[in-house]
Amino acid sequence: MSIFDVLLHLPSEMEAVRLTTPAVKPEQSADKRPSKRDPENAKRVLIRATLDTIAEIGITDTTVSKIIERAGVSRGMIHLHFGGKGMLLTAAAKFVSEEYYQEVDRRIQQAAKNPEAIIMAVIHADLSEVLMNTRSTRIWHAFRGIAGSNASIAVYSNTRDKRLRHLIRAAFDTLAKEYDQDEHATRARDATFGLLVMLEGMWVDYLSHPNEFSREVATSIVRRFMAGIFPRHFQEQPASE
Amino acid sequence: MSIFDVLLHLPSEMEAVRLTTPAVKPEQSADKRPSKRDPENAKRVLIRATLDTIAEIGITDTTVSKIIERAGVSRGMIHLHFGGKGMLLTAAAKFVSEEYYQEVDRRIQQAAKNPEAIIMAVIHADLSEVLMNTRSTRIWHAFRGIAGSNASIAVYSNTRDKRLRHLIRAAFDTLAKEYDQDEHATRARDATFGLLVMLEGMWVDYLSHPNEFSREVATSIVRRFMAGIFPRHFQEQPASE
DNA sequence: GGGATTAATGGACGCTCGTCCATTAACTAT
DNA sequence: ATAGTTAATGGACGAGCGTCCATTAATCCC
Repeated sequence: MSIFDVLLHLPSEMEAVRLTTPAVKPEQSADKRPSKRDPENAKRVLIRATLDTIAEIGITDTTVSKIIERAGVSRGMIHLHFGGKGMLLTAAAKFVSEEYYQEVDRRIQQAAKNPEAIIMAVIHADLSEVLMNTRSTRIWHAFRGIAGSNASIAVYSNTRDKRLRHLIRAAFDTLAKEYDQDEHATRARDATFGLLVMLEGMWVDYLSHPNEFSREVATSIVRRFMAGIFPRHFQEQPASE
Repeated sequence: MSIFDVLLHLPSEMEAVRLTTPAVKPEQSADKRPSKRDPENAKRVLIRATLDTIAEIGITDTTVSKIIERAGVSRGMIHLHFGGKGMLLTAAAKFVSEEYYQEVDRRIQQAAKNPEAIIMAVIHADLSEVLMNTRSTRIWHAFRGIAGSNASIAVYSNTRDKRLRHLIRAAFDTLAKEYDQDEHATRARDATFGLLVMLEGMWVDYLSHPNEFSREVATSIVRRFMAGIFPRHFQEQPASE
């Protein structure tokens, strides 16, 4: 990325591709534990190594050996702390699921109770670098893929969907009341389904072409879709930022 | 599915889940070959067995042993005809890619040259049972997943996207000329991106909840999105059908 | 400080992976 | 018929898989 790109404020999709996490220190914060034995930290390290490995080489090639090598722990740790590879994967799926709607919740709370602001908060969260990046799109894609033959992972992949759906639906329901009563239910339902599907599609698109993806364009298209259903809301932002 | 469902003509999303293909006879059609040695047929059988296995147990558990067992051929066949497991997977990815836009092309040709009809043909094709079903959504999802670390498979996953994009873009460009000239490019670009993303999202949604998915609702939402961008086209269909 | 408890190690285990090739079977051409 | 060619077989191979546990190390409690 040249200095010109910075000055011109280009789409700037040349974010460095991070597949690994920056390696946080043990930091047992509250109660001091500068110990060599720290089961909680060991679990975190293993989950992170698992996710990094999936993002980097794909779930098919993610083996116990690769995980422990990256985590820098011994072979027995997975069996000791999780009971086996399968349960480690499940724990990792749970982790990313919680991580996801933790960030969404955080953004929503800043949106007060205004339904339109809530919807936009969800969209901005979902399309943000924090949630939608090479690492996490690959991880989510992988987990969704094995969810079909792994019930315990399906739980976490579905939980995210369901929570998001209810959240959005509630906001659209409130909004729909300000419009034609006849179409009330249909309007809210269509908006919910359409928005969710669009966001899901955005993730797939990002996964396939991360360098060509523009968060600004994505946001404006989603907004345009919603403006079609709720003409008195979600109008295009002025050109500035 | 009860007799009432038939009579009432319900959404009928209770299609039997077919993960395997119905096993077509060798049928060397043109030139008679009722032979025990038939390399072309052997390849087809192996590709089909590969895809069926991926759809049924996931790509992670798709091994050479599982494939040859399903195909009913001997261990050496994969190496003999494809050179290895990796190249068999690539051939399978190519196969589904061609199968996809073969069906899309077929539908488009019935749409004459009317751009609106072309768009609707693509949508109907993409959302049809022929293309969007449990088997193929799982297969596409799997291939997209490994495309990140397998360049030769990425080719076929990207080819579909690119072809579809150009097809849709051309139709929308034509349509956009009938509207405000200033917004011409933006309108066509937004419609293209939005439609593609929606269709991709629909596949993910179908993959995750095949039994709750309604093709009718999906179609109407996509139409609604497009009507928002092209107000003089894509208006809601009358309630019939 | 010493015994009990719990975390962590790392190698051995049986098993399955994908590859490869000597062998056999089927078909073709002479 | 026979020799030559090509398709198909199936077992052997080494590598790598995930699991498990006897052993060692760290920490806690009295």
